[in-house]
Amino acid sequence: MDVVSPELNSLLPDEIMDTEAIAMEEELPAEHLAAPPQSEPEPPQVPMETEVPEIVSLCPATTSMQMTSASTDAQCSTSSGTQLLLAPSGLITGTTTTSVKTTGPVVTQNLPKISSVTVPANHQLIINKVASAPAADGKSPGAAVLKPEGQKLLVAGLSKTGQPIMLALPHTWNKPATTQGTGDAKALPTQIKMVTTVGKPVIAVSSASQLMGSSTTLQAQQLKTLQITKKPPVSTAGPMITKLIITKALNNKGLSSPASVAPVVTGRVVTQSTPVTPARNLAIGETVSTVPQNTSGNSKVAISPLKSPSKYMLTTFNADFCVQTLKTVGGVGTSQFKTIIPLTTPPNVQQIQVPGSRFHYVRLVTATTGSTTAQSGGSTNTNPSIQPAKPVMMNAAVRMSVPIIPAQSIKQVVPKPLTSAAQVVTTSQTPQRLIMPATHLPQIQPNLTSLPPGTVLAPAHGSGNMGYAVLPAPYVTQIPQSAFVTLTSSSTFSTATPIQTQARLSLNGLSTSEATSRPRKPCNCTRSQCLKLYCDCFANGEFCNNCNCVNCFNNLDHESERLKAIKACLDRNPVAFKPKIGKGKQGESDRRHSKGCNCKKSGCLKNYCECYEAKIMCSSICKCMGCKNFEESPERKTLMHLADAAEVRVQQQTAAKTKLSSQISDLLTRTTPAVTSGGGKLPYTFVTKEVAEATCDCLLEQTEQAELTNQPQAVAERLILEEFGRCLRRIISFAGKAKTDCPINC
DNA sequence: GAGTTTGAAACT
DNA sequence: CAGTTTCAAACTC
Repeated sequence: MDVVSPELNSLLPDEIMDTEAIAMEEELPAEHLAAPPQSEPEPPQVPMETEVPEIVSLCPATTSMQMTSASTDAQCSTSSGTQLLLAPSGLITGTTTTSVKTTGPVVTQNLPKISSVTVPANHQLIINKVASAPAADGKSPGAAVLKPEGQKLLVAGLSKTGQPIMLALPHTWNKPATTQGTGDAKALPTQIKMVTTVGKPVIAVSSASQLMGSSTTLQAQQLKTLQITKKPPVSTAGPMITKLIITKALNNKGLSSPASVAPVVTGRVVTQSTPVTPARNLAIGETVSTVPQNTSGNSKVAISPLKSPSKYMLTTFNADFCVQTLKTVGGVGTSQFKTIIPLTTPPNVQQIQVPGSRFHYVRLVTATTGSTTAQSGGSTNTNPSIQPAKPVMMNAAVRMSVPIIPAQSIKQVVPKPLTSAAQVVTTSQTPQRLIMPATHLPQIQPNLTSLPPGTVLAPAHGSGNMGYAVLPAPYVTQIPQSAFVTLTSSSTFSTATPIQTQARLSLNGLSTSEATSRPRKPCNCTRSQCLKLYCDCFANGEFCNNCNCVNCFNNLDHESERLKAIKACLDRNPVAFKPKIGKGKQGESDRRHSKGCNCKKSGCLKNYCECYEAKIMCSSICKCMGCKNFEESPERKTLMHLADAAEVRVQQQTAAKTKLSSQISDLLTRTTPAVTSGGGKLPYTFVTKEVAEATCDCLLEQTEQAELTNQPQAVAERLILEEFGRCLRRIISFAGKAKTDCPINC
């Protein structure tokens, strides 16, 4: 039942990068990432990669027959029985949709195709759209329905537990701004939602004036629903709602309690109060749980509403750029989040950080010209102090996917539990990546997908539209506040202090101080100015912080140099900033070095070897000599055993220290009153060196006597212990006597 | 902590 | 692309 409806097909992003599948990423031409949707050709089909097969069906909005008819256009990979269905809401919810009929016939011919949908084991979901010439020209029926309006459907990916996260954009998302700004009746309230599953936060995006966060919980079957509600122009006869529901039946993997059944709750469909309102709001709904929780293993998406504890809203204004966020998870389940922010619209720029799922796409594709004001009308927003979110300018012309997050950066971004009232759009354990306007960053644009983790394309101060700064996520806070509008849940946040807000909350829930203070191995670069890949900080897309480097340029003060260095690195190696440890092919180890090592002397059993350092075995792509880093290597096994033993010892020592410290602390606590009240020395204070030596002498003497009398070992041990007991009693007795004789100052 | 070794990155 | 140099981390003493 692989069906792709024209509507849904046009909703789909042209490409969704799989950051862990390096090979596949490399196959995606960079220019497609930046090309405007309207003019660019359809992206080439990306080879399917199925590691955790799932079935994805994109179904037309009306009938099941349509789904069937379109099935040939969709190519879905499946192997694990997991299904992702894009189906009309009417099929699921019973809602009758008419938009398809009114906009044009739903046909399967000349429609954009979903070339492949891949949901590999790393929980990344890939949906590729095949180019369709007829659809591209916008003349075909199918294209006419969707393409002109630029409706987008973003498949953000899967959360750690496998829940797909979807973000859909309204048909009119990338409409010319003129219609928006002028209050064109065609402005359609559209609700876009990102939906996760059981207990997971759901991101809902809506263009309606009132936005509602939605949270979806799924049962053991884990239905995943993406619901897109579209309303036709009010001018037309009657409201017309088209709902697209993407349901996904997932295995229960990752669910500790399959029995727990939660109803699927989609975000409230909000109708636009004013048909002609120019405002276009993108709201990311309140999540069920805004705090990614590592302990539970459940990734969660927490998008906090800007100035509203219950809502997360983006208001699209003069669409001029596209914000797309993608979150992926590295080997350790981390990802990064990048944001591209236009320079010319500081007040209209918002940075989105999405925590939770394995990877996220938050793609705001719209091109509207009319300035609008955000309207947050959520029912939960009862705080009068809450102000509307700042507008976000989006441009459908930007079609980029930025792979996210190398595992290395995980260390800096760790989710921090947040209260439901303080929902923050953050990445879970991931740095940030950003997306910039496709046409405004020619130097870097082709390599967007290779930007270092945590890179943020931010407006360069004092420059025009062309200015962008590539910043590591942790340093977003360095950007002047005017450049950002941070999406936070705190109603107390004012738009005037976005940076502070981000400083407190953006780093996966960690405050800046927490994030920056997080232990990270400092570099010691002396000659590279930390602008070459020799520098681990630079290679990881991070600014140097608390490093020991000399003449460091890897900071915001030298952003221009840093940008040049990044570009130089990318010129040399387009994937220079991608994680070196990626997923291997099927049948191979889950993790392997993307390039392989080249060791000659270390036998690949020292940390010189990148494979060994990453705790993975060398693979066939390695060019090492005398490699001993393979499965059956006795040397490797020995090393592993030694390492394990050492680790055990360390753990034991740590535990012993902890226990001892606890005991000492407890003892002091219990004995302190005696000291303070009695003023005398505690018994153990009498165990001086002399006393200890005397005790040892006594024990040795006892040992010698036992040996002389040929006592069995057990008896000897008992005698020694008894002697030790006598010694202790004498010490205690003496201590007590001393306290009695000299209760004060003894 | 200083010096050496190592292999990736950078350069030619 | 191969060889060489540079670089910083890993390692040794």
